[in-house]
Amino acid sequence: MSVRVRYGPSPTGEPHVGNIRTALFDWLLARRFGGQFIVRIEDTDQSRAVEGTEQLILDALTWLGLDWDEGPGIGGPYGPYRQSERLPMYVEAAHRLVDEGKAYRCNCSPERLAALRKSQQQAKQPPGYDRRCRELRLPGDEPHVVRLGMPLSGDTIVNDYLRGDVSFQNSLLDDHVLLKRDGFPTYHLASVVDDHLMEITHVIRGEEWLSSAPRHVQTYAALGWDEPAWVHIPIIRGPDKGKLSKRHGATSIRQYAEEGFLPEALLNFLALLGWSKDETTTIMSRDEISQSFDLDGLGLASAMFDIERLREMNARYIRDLEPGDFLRRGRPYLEARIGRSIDDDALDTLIPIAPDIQERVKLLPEFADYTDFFFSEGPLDYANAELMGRGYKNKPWAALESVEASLAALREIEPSQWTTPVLESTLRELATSRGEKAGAVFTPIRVATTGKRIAPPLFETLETLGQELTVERLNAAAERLARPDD
RNA sequence: GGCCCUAUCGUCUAGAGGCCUAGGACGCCAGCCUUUCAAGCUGGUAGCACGGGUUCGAAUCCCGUUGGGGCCA
Repeated sequence: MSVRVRYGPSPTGEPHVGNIRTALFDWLLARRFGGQFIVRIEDTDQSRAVEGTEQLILDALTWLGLDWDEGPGIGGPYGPYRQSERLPMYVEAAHRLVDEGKAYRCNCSPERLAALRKSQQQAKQPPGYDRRCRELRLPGDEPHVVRLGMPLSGDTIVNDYLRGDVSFQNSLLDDHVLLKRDGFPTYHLASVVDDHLMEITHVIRGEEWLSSAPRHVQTYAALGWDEPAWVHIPIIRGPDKGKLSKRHGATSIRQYAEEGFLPEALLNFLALLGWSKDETTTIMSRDEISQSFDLDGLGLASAMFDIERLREMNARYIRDLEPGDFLRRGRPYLEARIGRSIDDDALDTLIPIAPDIQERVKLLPEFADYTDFFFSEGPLDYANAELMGRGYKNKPWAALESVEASLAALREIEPSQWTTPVLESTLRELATSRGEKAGAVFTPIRVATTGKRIAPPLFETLETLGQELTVERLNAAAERLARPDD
């Protein structure tokens, strides 16, 4: 039997990392065993639906490279893939159960239910519907909900793929609603009907569903259908150990994209939250993961979302990028910084220095910090104190002398010799002959040419910048140092 | 509160009775390298929650306790 797994997001908000990690495991299982990954939009709760979020969810999947075989946009043989378009199937299932006496109509008012709950609370009784309508056989012409008639005694066994048999006492489970007053199904009914009709083989979902799993098992039994394999994966926790949620800050996939995380890094990180390949491997491409993924490698304890680890992994992925690829991913941030667009040719002048920048960038937006000075026009913005650095601290005259000496030496370099090795030997010899530390001489040059103390390696930077701009900026720096009032 | 799940370094984890004096990664600390910042290299820090069993032998199996989490309100 081939594997068929589904991801069933509700379009009620931004796609959440915990949620998308479930989608990832679905996708991985499907890819590993040559099965199908299905996306099914679970939009039966009209009141919670948020316009446009379905697209955000699909965008998040696409961004991470999780392609689906059946679902929105592409259809498939088991459609439709939006629950709001499958209403008749749920109604039919519910009616069949009513006809067979396995479910019943209930017209208890919300007020009565609320009062019931209150009295149960006061009496310290377990809350739940008291089955008042169970034997009433109410006709279908009055407003009503449909409830499943759960067994009154015994246990329901949920055979969880990871945990084995988990048993629940039936006496503690009430008759849950299958079909709501408005004719829409609850999650309990819709997911069961759809999973059956779509021939889903493995239901992978968060552990928070484990406690309602016996209801689903009973619903399958009532309908006379075979159960899928239940795979309840541990939830992801936030820094305070609780279930990861919005209040922990960034949980939306889109937010991570905007902050400059690479999709391949986030995917790698997420896969390792609850799963591991072996004793030592931590960096794996999407293909490597999908080729070795296995449900048996899943852990049972919930994992904390450690943003520091993600950052580190992101930095690692950035370093390993092809230079041209790196530049293109960083380009939007640079363009935003300098306020104009940069074409491919201009961008590619940075290819030689790109690896030096990759080593320093942890998050894509930082790309702008290491490159803006290559493209900025007009004077750079820095203080004279920075120009002097530690070597010439409070000694503008000494800094000026040094800059002028550097300027003279750099001017003499033949344009064809304007290369990193020549620049390095020239400036090092200059420092030696002046009897100064290399760092003292280099700092003013760095600040003068880049406008900052923290920049890519100096000689590579100068080579990329070119002789003309370098000389121009050093001249500007010399002028500033000569001004006594600053 | 009831039910359910779970428990190895601060974090993510390897470990399916002897290979464990518990391995890796991130973090942290120290050193090296060094033109800033990084990266890199070397070394170090730190853990089987506790108590009972089972067994010749337990991180690994069983029971309990405690801790953490989820669900229902």
